[in-house]
Amino acid sequence: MSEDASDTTEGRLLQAAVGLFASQGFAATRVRQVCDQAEANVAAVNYHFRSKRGLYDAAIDHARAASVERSPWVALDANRNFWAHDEPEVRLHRFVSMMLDHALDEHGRPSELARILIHEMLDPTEAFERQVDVSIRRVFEALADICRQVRKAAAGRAPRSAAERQAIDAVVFLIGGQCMYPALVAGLPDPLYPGVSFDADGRVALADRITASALAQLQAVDAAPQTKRKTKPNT
Amino acid sequence: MSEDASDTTEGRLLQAAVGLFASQGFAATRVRQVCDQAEANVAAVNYHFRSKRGLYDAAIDHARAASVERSPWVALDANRNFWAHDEPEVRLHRFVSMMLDHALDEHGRPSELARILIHEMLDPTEAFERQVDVSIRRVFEALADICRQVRKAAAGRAPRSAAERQAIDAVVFLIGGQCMYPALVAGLPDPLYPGVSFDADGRVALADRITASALAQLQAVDAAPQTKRKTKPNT
DNA sequence: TTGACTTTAAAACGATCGTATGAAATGATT
DNA sequence: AATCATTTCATACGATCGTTTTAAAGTCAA
Repeated sequence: MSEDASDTTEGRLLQAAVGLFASQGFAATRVRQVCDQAEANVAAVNYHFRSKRGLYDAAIDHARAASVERSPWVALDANRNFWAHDEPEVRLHRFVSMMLDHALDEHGRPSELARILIHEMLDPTEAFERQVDVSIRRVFEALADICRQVRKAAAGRAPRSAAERQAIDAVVFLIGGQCMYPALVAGLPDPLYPGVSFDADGRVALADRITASALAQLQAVDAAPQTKRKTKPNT
Repeated sequence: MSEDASDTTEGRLLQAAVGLFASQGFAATRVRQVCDQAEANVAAVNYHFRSKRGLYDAAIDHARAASVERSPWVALDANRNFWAHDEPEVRLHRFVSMMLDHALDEHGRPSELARILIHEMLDPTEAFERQVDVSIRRVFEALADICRQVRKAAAGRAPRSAAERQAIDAVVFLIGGQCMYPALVAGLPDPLYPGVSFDADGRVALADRITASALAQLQAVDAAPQTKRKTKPNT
């Protein structure tokens, strides 16, 4: 029925573990619960993964591999020139679509990887520094890179002021929030935003809006140095 | 040292419970852990709050009361005409600031209420429908109301098309994501966005940007019915 | 000081936690 | 058929879970 080796005990354990860790986090998930859902014996976890923590690490790797398989990060590191022929705005739009693809699964519900990630952000375990933190930062550095390229293409020169860096960070924050937020609200029992859908079609419209907002904010950097109030007027 | 009745056992239990439930969620938090942190006996929880779940409910109420005390929701229901003299754009900006005040605490770190809320969204307990869900929806309905007022003031008439409702929902989603996202990333050990700060000053700049993006998106509804691609081109 | 009531303390309850053990079942290779 | 490594199973270990019990300590009016 599934894509993974779900006919083996190890595969079924991984599949059940990913789902349970995603909803409940590491500490609240019980080993026996995973084994019941995987129709495996209680000792199977320690046999195949050494310990509960070993299962957790394997589950994170499994979830990330599945996520990357669905939507490969073609823009990271080595193959950064993969789409170098496109203009920066198009690159940004594709990158936003990728982030949404990693935050949501194929049914428009929060992806298991994103939910594990949120649990780790709320209450970091040992897996945070080792597996989670670095992968997050690689994504956001690549995103900031694209934003800088948009800026460089829009303005004449590559700027280096502190205000410029802050502006880039603000746009990255805008995009990151808009792409991570669906991983929270798309799982609610009844939708919080009936007009916003997270399936394949709605995701395209969402990526359009996010990209448009980001581009507008990137262009507004030098257009109006301070929009309304820059900092507090007094003390 | 603190504001609450932290000299009583009940107050210290509540204070410790709010913090621990916020980081670890209900299931992963141990009663003995709360009692240790509150310097109370293990039986104190069941004496003062009947059970662990009773402590959880009381902790949610306590966190919400503290949050409302810091930043009252002057825009909900009854006193909706509290700031009716202001133009809708200003009302929107103030509401966004309020949402940020409830997502972050006075030190610019994720508020305990918001973190409990995120835990409930990832893995709802019995407290979700009873305490969490309704309060979320009241906030977002008030926000949608303000957005509709902005639309009505910008365009000539109050519109009722389905596309209009979707556009309002999209803006509410934009604002909600930008206001909730800080509750996730402001707690990271080292900042993900060095150029974005969540203290009192940075929060004003953040509210400015969020409001500006929302207003731009609200004005773009009738300006360009479809921006780039409305839905998928084929099949 | 007495007596009634509220709050804290120590200890232990059964249940469940993650993990370990050793034997049975399974499968591939002689 | 016999051997051996791999996998699954029932079972149980010590620790810890939420909760209860029972008694001691504190509080305050009469």
